[in-house]
Amino acid sequence: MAVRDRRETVLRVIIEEYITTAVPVASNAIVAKHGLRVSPATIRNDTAYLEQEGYVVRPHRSAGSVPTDRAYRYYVESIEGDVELPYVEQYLLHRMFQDAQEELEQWLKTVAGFLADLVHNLVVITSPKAVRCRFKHLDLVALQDFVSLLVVILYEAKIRRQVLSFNRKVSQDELTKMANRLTSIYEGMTGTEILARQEGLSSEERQISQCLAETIAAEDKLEFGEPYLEGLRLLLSQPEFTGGPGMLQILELLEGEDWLRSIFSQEFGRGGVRVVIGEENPEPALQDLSLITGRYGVPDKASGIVGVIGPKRMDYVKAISSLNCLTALLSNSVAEYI
Amino acid sequence: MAVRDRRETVLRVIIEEYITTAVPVASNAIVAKHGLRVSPATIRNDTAYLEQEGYVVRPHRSAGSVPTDRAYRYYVESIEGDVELPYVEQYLLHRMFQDAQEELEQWLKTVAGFLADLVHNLVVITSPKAVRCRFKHLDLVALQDFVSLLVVILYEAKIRRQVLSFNRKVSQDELTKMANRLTSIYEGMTGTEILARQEGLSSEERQISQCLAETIAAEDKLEFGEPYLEGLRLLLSQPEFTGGPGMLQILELLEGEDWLRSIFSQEFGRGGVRVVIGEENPEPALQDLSLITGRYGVPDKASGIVGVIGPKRMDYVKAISSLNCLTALLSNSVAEYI
DNA sequence: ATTTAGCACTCTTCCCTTTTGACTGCTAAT
DNA sequence: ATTAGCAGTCAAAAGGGAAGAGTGCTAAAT
Repeated sequence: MAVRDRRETVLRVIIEEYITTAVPVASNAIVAKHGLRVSPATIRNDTAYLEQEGYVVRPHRSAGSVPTDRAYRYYVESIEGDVELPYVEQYLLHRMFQDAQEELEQWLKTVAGFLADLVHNLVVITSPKAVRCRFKHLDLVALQDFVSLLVVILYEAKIRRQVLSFNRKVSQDELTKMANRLTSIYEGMTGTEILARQEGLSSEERQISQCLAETIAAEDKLEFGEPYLEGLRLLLSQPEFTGGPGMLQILELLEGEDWLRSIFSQEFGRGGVRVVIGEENPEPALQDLSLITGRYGVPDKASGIVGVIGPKRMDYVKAISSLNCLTALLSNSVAEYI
Repeated sequence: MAVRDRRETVLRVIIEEYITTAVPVASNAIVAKHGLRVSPATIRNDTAYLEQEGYVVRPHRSAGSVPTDRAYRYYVESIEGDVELPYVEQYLLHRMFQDAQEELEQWLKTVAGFLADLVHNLVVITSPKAVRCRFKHLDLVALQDFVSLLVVILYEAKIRRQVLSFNRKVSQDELTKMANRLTSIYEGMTGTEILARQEGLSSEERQISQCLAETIAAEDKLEFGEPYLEGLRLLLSQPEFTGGPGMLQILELLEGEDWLRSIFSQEFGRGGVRVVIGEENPEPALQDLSLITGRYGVPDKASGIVGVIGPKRMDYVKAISSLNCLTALLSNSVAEYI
């Protein structure tokens, strides 16, 4: 075997071994593990080279090798493309999609929990969000004399509600009439289209359509759908978190204002899965972690995000392959819905 | 001062000192802190007595005192009744309630976060839930030829949605008519009342009202509203959690199936605030913690729960007084809404 | 009957040293 | 290019005071 090849093998073994054990990998462990027909001394020469090239570091002068960000990056690039989820797990995921999808929220939570157990890490899924919301239906319900509830139904069965105060007492009858009228006028329109189509409306109707447009605009402005988070316990029970301050950093991030943005700040590539390793991430609290994100949905229509958050030492193969499989399945579901 | 009185004072000082420092309390610290005109030796006699009575334990033979569950229980009983939140904080809370309450969910989250920061612990608030939901309004929106979305609006502006499949193609016009008809028939009714009032309905209408009743029944069956959880980072950054397995226990509990029930399993007393200390709690994962819960709302109408979860060593005075204040304010809000 | 001073005793914590075992780095031979 | 062998390095574990904090007990004082 050529030296170059063996060195790559050694690096791969180091990475995979470290991923499963979380312990610096010794040269004889490498020989024992992969059954290479060379002596540990040879491996040591190789790891020395790998260290020089920045693929591994060691905690101290006489310790085994631990992979650097660069090594993980190399590893991820090398596996990308030819990763497939084991059949059993593919099957389970498919099964999951055949089962009732009654309540989207509950369903996404379940999926997130399942994935979290699969990859043994924290999983975030955001509900699908339309790029440009279109109005489908509205409804007005009298709450008190001057106050009523505006219920807006958007395509994809998304519901928003808003309380409206009128200047005069408006009966439920009147409200129903206005709701029907406005629904028939605006059905299928976007927020801006609604604003552009105001002629011939009564003062109250104008107020309603104003509020409607605002609601839709607010919805459009959101970058993400509702996030569902599962598997925090799995992430935080990883050995790298016991004792250190890293855990609190994560908790603080997760309870912070818009953590979704700081996590998913990176642009997405093609349709595929993105991997952000350690310090590649601009967010300091995440620089000891890796992030694997995929987008599902129909491009330029509606989409959501699925992300796995784990230590840099994570099972990239499993995470990437599950995400590939899951985003495909979710995309199908969304496509059907639209 | 009588001996009995002094011993109570000593116990109180031990508890309060331990609450703030999390360190076993030494006899001379007690003298220094409270300025009692006796020597440490006297205090030692007192703590020996308290230990015998089961109010304090010590980590080892020559360590200071730490309060037992029993001590905390005594302490809580002794303060109950005459705790008032400092004016500044009362003011802040009141302010919070004057500010816009646009979106209930967002609002409760904010309140929970505020309270969490106040008591430096984990806070759970559940949204108010009616004991017996009453129907207010429904709406039907065509999704596909045979499929439509049933939107149910309950009193308290609560919205539920459900997908319905008919046996034939139903137009939006028809749907609207049915929605109006059913709304006018059922407005104000409970689930069982709706089921009892089926005569004169078309087959589709019966199907809808069936589904409506189920939705309401499902809502009635829920024990709690939607939970909002804030301050996990505050709880887990308490010194008792660094390193130990306690943290993971909590995370597991919180990600478990129906943790709300296991937390709030205890019956509530009068309208007041309940305190469950350590092993008083049947749930093993919570036996190192204390739980302070209050119910807000209008009895037999609609109510929700506010809970503070912290180490046994927590600021009971602040927690109880904030909860008293908060539940009163929330109850007012709910009363207005009904 | 309480309270107190004094002192011996206990136990943790901190720091230092030693030992052990796991690995590597290097060198010289293959 | 590879390997055996061995010296060197380092972390983690184990041991051993020494210091410090704090109590328990006893005998005397109030």
